[in-house]
Amino acid sequence: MTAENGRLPGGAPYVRVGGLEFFDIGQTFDCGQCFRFVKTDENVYAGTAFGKYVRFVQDRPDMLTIEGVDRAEYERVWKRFLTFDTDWKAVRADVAAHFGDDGVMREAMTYGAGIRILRQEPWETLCSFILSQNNNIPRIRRLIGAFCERYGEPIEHGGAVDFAFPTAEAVDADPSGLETLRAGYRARYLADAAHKAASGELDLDLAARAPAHQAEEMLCTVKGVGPKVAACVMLYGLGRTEAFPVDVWMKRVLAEYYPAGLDLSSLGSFAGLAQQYLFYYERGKAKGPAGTGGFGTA
DNA sequence: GGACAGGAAGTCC
DNA sequence: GGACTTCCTGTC
Repeated sequence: MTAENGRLPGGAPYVRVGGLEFFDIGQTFDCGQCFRFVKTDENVYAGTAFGKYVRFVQDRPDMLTIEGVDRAEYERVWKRFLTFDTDWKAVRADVAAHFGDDGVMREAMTYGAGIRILRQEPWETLCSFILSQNNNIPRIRRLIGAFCERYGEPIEHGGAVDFAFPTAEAVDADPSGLETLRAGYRARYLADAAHKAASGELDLDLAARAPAHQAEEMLCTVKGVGPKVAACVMLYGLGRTEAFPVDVWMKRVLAEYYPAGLDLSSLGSFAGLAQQYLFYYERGKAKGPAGTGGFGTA
């Protein structure tokens, strides 16, 4: 993999990464793991993470340009976020090995070949998946947007304003503001999460290093966090790729394709990626004809 | 047109 | 196992 950097016409820094395999920006940002990046154009996604507004442009299947970011910041933050520090071919081989000649997984791995499991911020992931319960993706996005606008720091970019994801402290200092979000019963869950995170009662960095069952226990001390939300936080926010969230879609998949049962504890270190392939495959079929027009299978 | 049931990356009691 | 906030969709 290669990376070069420079300046855009307007003066903003960029980093251009080449030699990518198994990366499709559309599949990665629209597979339901991440709610704050919006598609602004074909193969272009923009949004705020780590307190920074950035734009991702995949102009070629093997190439991604990250705008608004210099080389040092890429190496420190975005490389890890995008999992460009990971040998994805080897990861996929591990998943394939755990599924043997399973035809469903083979199809799902082809269908969503460009999906990467992003490494997002733990606290943001916790709040996002608390809000996701019993909810649909467009509304989840809106709720998170309203949450950021209410509590987050404004981030200016090219004359427009986005908002950083709020800190737990900011929310805990004024939890009454949560009532304005129209998040329903989930508002008090967020308040509890903010209080526990701000007070140190919940230490997400510690959870990231703890054994899986302990991490799950720690996360489940937050009201509104059960096994499914905990697994999502572990998978998307704590870098625990072995976590396998089971939601209504996954129950559907398991019943439909694995009527004899699938031992979720035997799927290896990247079970969570297998879960994401199946999830994306099933969702895609529900939405209509397969094929995203993306770069995944390139 | 507008009412209404059903459902949405679940969890609580 | 029913209730839960809010919102959106499909149906009549």
